[in-house]
Amino acid sequence: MSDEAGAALTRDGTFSRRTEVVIREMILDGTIPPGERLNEVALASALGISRGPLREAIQRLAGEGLLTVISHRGAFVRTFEAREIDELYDMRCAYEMYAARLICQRADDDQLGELQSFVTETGLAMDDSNGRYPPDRDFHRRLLALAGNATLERAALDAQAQISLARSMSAKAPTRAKAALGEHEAIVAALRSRDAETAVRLVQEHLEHARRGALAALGFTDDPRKGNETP
Amino acid sequence: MSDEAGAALTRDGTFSRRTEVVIREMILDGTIPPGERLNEVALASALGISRGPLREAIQRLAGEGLLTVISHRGAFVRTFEAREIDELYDMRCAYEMYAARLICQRADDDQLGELQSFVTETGLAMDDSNGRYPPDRDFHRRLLALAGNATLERAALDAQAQISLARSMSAKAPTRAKAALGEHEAIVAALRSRDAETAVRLVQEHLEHARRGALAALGFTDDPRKGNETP
DNA sequence: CCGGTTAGAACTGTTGACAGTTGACAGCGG
DNA sequence: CCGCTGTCAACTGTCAACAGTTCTAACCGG
Repeated sequence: MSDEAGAALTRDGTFSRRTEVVIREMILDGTIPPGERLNEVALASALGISRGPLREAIQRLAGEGLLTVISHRGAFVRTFEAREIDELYDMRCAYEMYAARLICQRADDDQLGELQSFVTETGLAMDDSNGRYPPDRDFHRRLLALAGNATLERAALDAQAQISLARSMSAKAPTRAKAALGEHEAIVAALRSRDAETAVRLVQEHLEHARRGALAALGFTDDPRKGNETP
Repeated sequence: MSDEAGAALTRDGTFSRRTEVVIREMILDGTIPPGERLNEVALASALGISRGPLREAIQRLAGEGLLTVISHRGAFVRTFEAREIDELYDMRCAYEMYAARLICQRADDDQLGELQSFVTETGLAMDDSNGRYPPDRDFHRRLLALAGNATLERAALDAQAQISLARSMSAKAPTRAKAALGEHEAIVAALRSRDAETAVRLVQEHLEHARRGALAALGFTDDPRKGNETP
């Protein structure tokens, strides 16, 4: 039983880096749910390594905002308060609004055409599977890629991952599908006409809707800017 | 000689965290210049600890963008290409432009009054010391603090630190002092009149000037968006 | 029955040693 | 003189064990 999960890290590279990838996936998959502690000896032996490389991976994942490390108590899959989720949506706004500006300046028409195609295709697919809209995440990923700034892209994807983790604290399905799709189309239209100010405004509004949806789905009913909830 | 630098970490907390703070300061102080490798055994013994906690600190600092870790070759104080510096200024733009929006919505008049006071005071101090304008960094720090978003603030300060490290690769003094001061005043004026769009535009222009100044001071003469330089 | 106390178990923080890789340099062949 | 190769030292990656802290729960007094 010592290589049950260990089989996942039989590739090349250092144990530490492979472990980082494996644990990140376990967190985002929900294999290790938010709030759960990572038992170092148990996890290390499950992965077939020792605690040294495991701890280094933990440090990196903590820096990414996926783990919370408390001295002498361990590493926990991160949980989020309403305030923190709100702040993460601010981050996404900052990133993607600026990305929209960059795209209007830099992206060529072909790239924007591909983005357009992606949106229309996912729209058609959505009509089939009726309801669910998982491609939302992909749309934002593609959007960020078009900005041509790798640093910005990585930071934004990190924020996206944290929000994804936060949403996994609730099982509620949001299904803002149809509305989101329409907003995506509007954003692409603004980008293609190189109307930066409109694109920025539309991105902001879109993420504002997503923010409200996420906070509602997580049971954070009201303004997270002052009080905490769930009494 | 085993506790020369070790005296710096005689406080409480874990070795790993204290080491992280010490090394961060050594990097930003210029004690360890960009490009230099951190010899683990030498640094550990200089700090009076073993390699384990040191390596954990290194992982965190790498996540902050202050170190570059290469497998089997070591951890190096990060160096920056023109492209990366350009991307970091994009990050600052994204952060501070959005911060300006938040401030217009959230900050109260007292806070903005204090920011105004800070700018006028530093302006007077600058007339004395004639030329240098170190409070630029502090202005941006205060600005970010007023946005009321701790996550955004930390991310922006990280980007600021990376830019500071990048600038330490060159000894050239920029001294955009007078112009920067004027731009700060204009930004504060826009914030106080709650004119978000103007504030955002002024922040962008201010950082665009800073970007050009930084790239020029580092000898990156032209557009970093395509070619690399220093042949 | 309940709160506080106190051993003991479990776990994290740290260490020193071992193993595998990288980089440098001397020696050799051309 | 130059390039290649093989050896060796230095260093990073990893491990297993020790030390100190936190959590658990049994125990005791009220």
